[in-house]
Amino acid sequence: MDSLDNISRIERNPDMTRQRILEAAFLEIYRNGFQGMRLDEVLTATGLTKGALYHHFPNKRALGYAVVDEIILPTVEGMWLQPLKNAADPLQGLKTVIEQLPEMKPPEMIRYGCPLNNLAQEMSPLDEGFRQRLDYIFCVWHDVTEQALERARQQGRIREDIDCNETATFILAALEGCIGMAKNAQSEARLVACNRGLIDYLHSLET
Amino acid sequence: MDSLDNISRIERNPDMTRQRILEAAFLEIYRNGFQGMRLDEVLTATGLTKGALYHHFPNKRALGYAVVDEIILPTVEGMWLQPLKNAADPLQGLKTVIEQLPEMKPPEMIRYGCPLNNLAQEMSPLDEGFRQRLDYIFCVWHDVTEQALERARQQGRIREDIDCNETATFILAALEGCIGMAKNAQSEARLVACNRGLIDYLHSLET
DNA sequence: TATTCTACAGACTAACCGGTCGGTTGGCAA
DNA sequence: TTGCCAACCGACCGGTTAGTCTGTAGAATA
Repeated sequence: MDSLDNISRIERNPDMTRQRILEAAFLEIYRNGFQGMRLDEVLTATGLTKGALYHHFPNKRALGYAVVDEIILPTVEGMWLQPLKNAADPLQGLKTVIEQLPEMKPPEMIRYGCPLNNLAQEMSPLDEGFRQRLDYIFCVWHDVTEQALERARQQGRIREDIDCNETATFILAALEGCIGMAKNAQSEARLVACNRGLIDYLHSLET
Repeated sequence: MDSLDNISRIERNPDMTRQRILEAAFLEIYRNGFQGMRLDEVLTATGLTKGALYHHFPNKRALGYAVVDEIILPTVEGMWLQPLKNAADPLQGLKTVIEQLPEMKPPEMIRYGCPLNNLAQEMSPLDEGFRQRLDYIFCVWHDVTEQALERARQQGRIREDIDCNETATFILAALEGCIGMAKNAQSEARLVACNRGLIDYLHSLET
């Protein structure tokens, strides 16, 4: 029969239902914060009901955790980690990924900022479960950046005296800071200007 | 009579009542965000009632605006702007004010981050009134930093080719980013490490 | 002293929101 | 065909919360 075709059907596909809930919840969290997310909004966005949501997730917090684990983490890996890991020239890879920042999802990024950092700033002081999950993502991101810097050092592209660990931390902090400044100003020009400062900093690391 | 002594009395001093509400609201916003602030918590913290609050402020949003204008702005001016304006050596002044960051209010700063940036990140996309007020503070802060950089350049302390405007923007962004990283990690060591990166960046500006 | 207004007190309300629970439906196994 | 269970529906509930309204005490004013 057409049982395999059912993947494309909307009805009675629990995995897809769960995924739709996750994606709608992610958008709501991205726009309003976790505390500002309303489950009713998630439901109207998906066309589902309370029963469906609470069948897949025990409560609001668990839904938030799942958004971090199953939406935000893979997104960060796809947008940041994979490009950096694969780059033959890691220093150039860093610059490229930073320079491309204003171009991807421009309106959303300027208006709502970085989903990872938004959630971290909101929830880290309030909920240890969120904090650990988000900190884990930052740690992974940090380690990949640090390794890129170390490879650049081995290639003789950056100075010997650079502490790759601390530098990677600072790069992430500055990057999130730039996005935050642009978000508060609601200005893409601000993001571009701020990013130039970060690129200049990367130049100052070179030999 | 003792009419002048009434300033020290708690009862029937509307200015002091208003100020107490503002300070309690600031703390609640600082810890839970504006959306997370509960008016009842503000009232129990002050020992007042709904009548007092709604006598001084028309609604929750107006209270939030007043916190920005009358608490956060003066605090930023006292902690950042005055020290920078007065510094005979503006470059050293910048470094000093950054290095002292981990030492002031250490537990609160690590746990809850920067009140100005917290509120900006939460409310800028959601409420234009908040955004404008918070952006104004960032602009003032930026201008003072830019002027400090320009004085440093006139003194020949930093390179001629530096764009003081963009550099000031980046310094603020990086600084807020550092505080955010420390907050997410809940780690003072992270703040110190991140700040070192910022100080190193300032060194890279010198001649 | 009488009057009036400011500065509160505190009970109340309407709406919202996370979560529950009994019921229904569709698909699959026996 | 029947029985069963995961998947989902949607009405309902209880607690919470911003905001309202009536009342009152104290200070200023006349």
